Amino acid sequence: MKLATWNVNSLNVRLPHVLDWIALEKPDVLCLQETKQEDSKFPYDALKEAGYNAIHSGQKTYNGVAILSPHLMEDVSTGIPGLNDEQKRLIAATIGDVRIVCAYIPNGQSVDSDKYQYKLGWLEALSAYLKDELARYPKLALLGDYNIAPEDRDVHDPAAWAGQVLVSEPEREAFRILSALGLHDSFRLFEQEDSSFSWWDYRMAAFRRNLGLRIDHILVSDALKNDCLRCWIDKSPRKLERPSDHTPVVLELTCA
DNA sequence: ATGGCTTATTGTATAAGA
Repeated sequence: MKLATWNVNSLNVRLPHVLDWIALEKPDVLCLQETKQEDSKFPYDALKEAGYNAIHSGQKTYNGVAILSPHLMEDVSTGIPGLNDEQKRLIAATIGDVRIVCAYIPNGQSVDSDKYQYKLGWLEALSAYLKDELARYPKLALLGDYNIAPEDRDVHDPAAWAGQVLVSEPEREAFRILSALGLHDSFRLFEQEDSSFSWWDYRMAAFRRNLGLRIDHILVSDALKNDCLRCWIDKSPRKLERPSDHTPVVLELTCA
């Protein structure tokens, strides 16, 4: 089983990249973030022609999450139960016996912003929700754009980023609380190259200079941990014309 | 040198991303 996550920064713009990528990689599950379109504009037909079913929770201009799979998706839910949130940031479905949760965690803008408080509250609600989900679905994967670089090795210049949004201690603590639920950062289950990142700023020739952050993650529950075979960041879509600023993270598992 | 780019919007500048 191959799972992937990709913040596409507008599916309207990036649909050709997504279609090419699924044709090449044939993932069993692809979670998308920042589709930035209403459900009525979502390209269900083009994906169906490519052999993929899709579920989407979107809105105009901002946010929007989707799960693509050639397999049957059951028990679809959107949003975090009990969290009053206008923003379309979470969608979940069961594929086989695996619960797939696709999340676009808020960016937070800056640590002195109201959006930062919203981010921390959202992460708290996410943890509470996942604690319940894990009790119901032992095999669970949380894929998405976390907007958190968990450790200094996930940051190109830790000194320059120290204390800033995406790396601040309360955000990293929220990430550790997710880990404490028994959700493992699958990328770190394996040996990886130094300076492995999933996002690079559009400015400053950041991709060419590898000035990036690792903020897109695939966390897996205890019951899936031993099934993990390989996890990697696929930088190839970041090299295309008009790329997303994020690139896919991919996890291969033994389970069907 | 605190910007640089990209996206969407009833836009010709602004907001947001990270």
